[in-house]
Amino acid sequence: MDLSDRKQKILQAIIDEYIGTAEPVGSRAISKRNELGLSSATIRNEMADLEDMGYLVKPHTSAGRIPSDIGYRFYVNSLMQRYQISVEAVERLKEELFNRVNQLDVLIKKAGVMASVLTEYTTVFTAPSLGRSVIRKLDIISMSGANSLLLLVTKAGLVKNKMIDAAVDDYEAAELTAAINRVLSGKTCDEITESDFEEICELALRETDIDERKISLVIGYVAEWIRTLGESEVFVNNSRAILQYPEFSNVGKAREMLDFLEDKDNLIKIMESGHNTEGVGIKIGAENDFKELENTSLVTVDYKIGDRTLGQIAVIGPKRMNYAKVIASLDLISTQIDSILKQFTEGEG
Amino acid sequence: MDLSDRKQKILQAIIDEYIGTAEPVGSRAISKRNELGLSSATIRNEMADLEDMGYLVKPHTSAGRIPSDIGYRFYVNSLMQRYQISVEAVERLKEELFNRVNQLDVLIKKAGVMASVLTEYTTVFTAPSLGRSVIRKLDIISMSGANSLLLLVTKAGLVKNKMIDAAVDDYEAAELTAAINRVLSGKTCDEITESDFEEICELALRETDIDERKISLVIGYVAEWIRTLGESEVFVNNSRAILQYPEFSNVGKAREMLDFLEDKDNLIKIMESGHNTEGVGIKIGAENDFKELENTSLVTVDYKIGDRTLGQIAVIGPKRMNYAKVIASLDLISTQIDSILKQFTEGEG
DNA sequence: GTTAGCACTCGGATTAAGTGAGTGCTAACA
DNA sequence: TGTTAGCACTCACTTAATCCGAGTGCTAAC
Repeated sequence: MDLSDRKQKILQAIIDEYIGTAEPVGSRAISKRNELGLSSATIRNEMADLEDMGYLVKPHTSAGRIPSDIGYRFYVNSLMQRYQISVEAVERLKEELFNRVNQLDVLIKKAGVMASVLTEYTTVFTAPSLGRSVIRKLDIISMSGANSLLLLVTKAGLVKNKMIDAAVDDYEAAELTAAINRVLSGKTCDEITESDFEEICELALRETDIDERKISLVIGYVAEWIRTLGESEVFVNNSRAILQYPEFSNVGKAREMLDFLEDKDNLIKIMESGHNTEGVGIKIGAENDFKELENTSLVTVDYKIGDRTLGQIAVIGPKRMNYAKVIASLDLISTQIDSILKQFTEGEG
Repeated sequence: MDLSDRKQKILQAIIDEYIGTAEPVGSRAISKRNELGLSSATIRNEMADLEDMGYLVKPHTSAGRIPSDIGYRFYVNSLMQRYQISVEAVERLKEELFNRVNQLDVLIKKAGVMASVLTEYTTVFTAPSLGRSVIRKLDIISMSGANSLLLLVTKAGLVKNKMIDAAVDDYEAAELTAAINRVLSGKTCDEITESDFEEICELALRETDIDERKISLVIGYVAEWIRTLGESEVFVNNSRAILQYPEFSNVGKAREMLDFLEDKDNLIKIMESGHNTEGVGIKIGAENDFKELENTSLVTVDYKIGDRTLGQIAVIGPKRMNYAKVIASLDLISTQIDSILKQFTEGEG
């Protein structure tokens, strides 16, 4: 099961080569690199061994070899060199993320875009989960007219709003806002229960002279809204990147993949499946739960506030992706988000 | 220049056929339809005439004919049959648009999606222009912490928010909100000038006891924000639809097109160029200002509130698109938006 | 253990021939 | 005079045959 040092070097050379060219690599190409000082015949023998052991695969008899999923896995776990992201790229990322971004959803959206810019692959990210976000403030805002506006701000700086079909005047808005915040402020959406809303209604009924029907109408809207806010949202960036790679050079395959990426339910499942890993998670080819992804690899990272996970950012690319670069990029982005959020929330009570 | 009745019928038959099959159509195919009772030889003669007149084009000697841009133009202007959208589709659209949508941006987004669902083509739409929207209310909301939230609601139901790096307490928020609304409420963003903000500052300074520096800080943020809000935003739906059509069966072409659709500046220009038309505007092939669109057609429609244009919805598809259906769909959607917005704003003062 | 040499494999490119949809023209017909 | 049948011709596309070369596995010599 163990690989000799030489076999490892050869495997690494093959994978490095294949990642660059997307062509099956032959013994001669490796020999010519002259890093190992071995003839093609020797390499050929070693390659045959590596194939027997399952690390390499031949597309057909007279082609070179390409890495198997197991080969990639070994590469990722043991062989891969650390990738150093250029100072300029880091600077650009910092500037992009820090620059006047003080709303969490905007920050994450930018982070998702930057991930696809850095890696040149398709990225998927989930919007910050409201279920796990702590409510800072929930306002009802009176509009002159037949409706009013609900406004929710979380501690991490996420802002959501919703127009409702209920007219409230300034007094009612202020009183209801106060009642709501006395009960909900500091809770996460997941923690809020039916009885919280009952409590709000009682509070409003007892301490204000707002019409009971109006209270229950408005609080009903709030309750319904909070429920829907818990639902996950996913976004895809740069999905057309897959057209760049020879793996998808036929339109049919490409379209299948794009269709797959369009289906939010799939994406949510993917993101959930990537979630149970520490730091950067990698799924190679058939390791993915979806058949549609059997020719791609998925690299995911969580973003969190403190130790509360808010969502994930993922990169989807061909199995022969530049793992080192992708991992370094996601790592960088997640630490940046972390430090921004820390700074962003520490002023708060 | 005039086309005989028979020539028109033949041209129509050719275009109808070509729209369906995407294959050059030959004289025999038209003859076999048996609508005209003419032999293929006769049709052949007429087709030769139509080619001389510029309505048809031959890809090569021994292929059938395809319509030229001029041919399509004549078809669209004079030949095309009215398309009747199915009752179910209309119902679905109404339900989708009316159902609990009371924010303009959400409504337009849904309309854009529905346009691509109905037509099965790529759609582009501009977000409602804030520059031309009348401000209903601009609120400053106090957050417990180092920042506060700006909230803008337009008469048509567009909601925008922005976190700013300035702490205000409830008193300051209420007073500043009042001052701002006394000056800005009822104006469109385009109408607001520098002196409006000066007026707000004076007002706040004279009638409240808020610190002068804080007033100018906050109002400065508001001014800056309002300026940026004037910028156009465009969105693309279902861009992968282009992969469906044989015109883009090679990945290179498809990618070029997708890249083009990704560039928001292009899209803004496209939408602007489509704008100066009444009702539904159609640009066929080379009629478009962009070389990238020379093999596509663009159908645009404005959506407006009263007589104030807020933005556009456009369909981009192959030149052999089903014009009748696309036009009918956009027409339907724009009238629906119109009636919703009418109903939506008529309650207001 | 390493390597040179060689027969063998097989996908991809190249070429050649065949196919068929379509055209344009001509001559006959109503 | 308009319509049509007939026929030679064109040309993209398909299929088959051939060639080419990168790559392999195996063997024998170093």
